[in-house]
Amino acid sequence: MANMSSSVCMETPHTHGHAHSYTPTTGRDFSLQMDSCMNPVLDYSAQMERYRSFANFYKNGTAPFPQAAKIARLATPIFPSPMTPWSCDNGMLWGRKPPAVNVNVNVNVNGAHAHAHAHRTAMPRAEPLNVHMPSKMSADNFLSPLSQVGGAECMNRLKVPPQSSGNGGGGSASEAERGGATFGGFALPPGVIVMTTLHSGAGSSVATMTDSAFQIAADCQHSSSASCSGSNASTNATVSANSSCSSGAAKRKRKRCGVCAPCRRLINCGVCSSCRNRKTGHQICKFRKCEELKKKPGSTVERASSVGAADTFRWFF
DNA sequence: AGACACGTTTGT
DNA sequence: ACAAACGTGTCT
Repeated sequence: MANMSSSVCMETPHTHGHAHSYTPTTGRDFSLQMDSCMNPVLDYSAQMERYRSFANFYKNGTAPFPQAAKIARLATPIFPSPMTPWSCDNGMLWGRKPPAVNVNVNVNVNGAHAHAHAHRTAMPRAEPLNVHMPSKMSADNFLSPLSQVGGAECMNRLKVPPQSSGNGGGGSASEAERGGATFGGFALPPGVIVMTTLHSGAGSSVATMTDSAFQIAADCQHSSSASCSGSNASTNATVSANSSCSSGAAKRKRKRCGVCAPCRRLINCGVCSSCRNRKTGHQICKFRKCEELKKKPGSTVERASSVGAADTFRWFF
């Protein structure tokens, strides 16, 4: 798989006359990825400054990472897998580089290399960028439309209504431009791997982690935004207006979380029992069944005790 | 426990 | 009105 990834983008000698020696080590090779694949994203260095402070803040925290168990639990493949791996273009990063590498970025963006990728400078900040992960994270999924829409869609879905975001009312104007997508009042820092690999197979915990990350982010939003005041919880179907608000409307239908891997699938498999019995079964495709809805309505403990924003970010650094 | 069928809710 | 899909009861 690593070969696959790199062949597409990473190791391909640049048309402008040099070849990067790519070594498949996450983080270290990031500058190369950035340089070769996604070069300038809007005023990258400025963004990096902003997010580096984020990173430092959370990196210096001492609390243990709270979601490791959840990651492990969720890291099970949906498709057992005679699926052929997708090319790596279903991985998206909002790229964050290690500090040492940022220098390179700046040089590349502003310096000699800038011209080579000038056509990409207008890329929207939140646009999915095809950065090829050295690890095995290809999706063993047979659907890929999300490689185009998934990330953005998830981001949009997770946006908090203007009035409830911490930005001060109406501040939703151009969050993407200012620093990428937002997760309920806090900006999504670069370095967050927003994969739309619908689902990756065993060993690609990154994808699963992302799912959880989204979930956690949603949790954070949920807990930070007006608690179940009604409008917030219901306007956007994403953060399921369930459980925590369920005191009164316990019988209400729950909604798909919209961020788990099954939810991010767009197409029915057509072969599962639910698909085959659609007429009588009235059930969503098994591979699209929301992970949250699979649980018993009252069993979402981790939801109730949502982690704080700080811990959430600790995921990503 | 999973598959299935059906009633019901929800969104368009 | 209609389609999608959640909730639940029943069956295996």
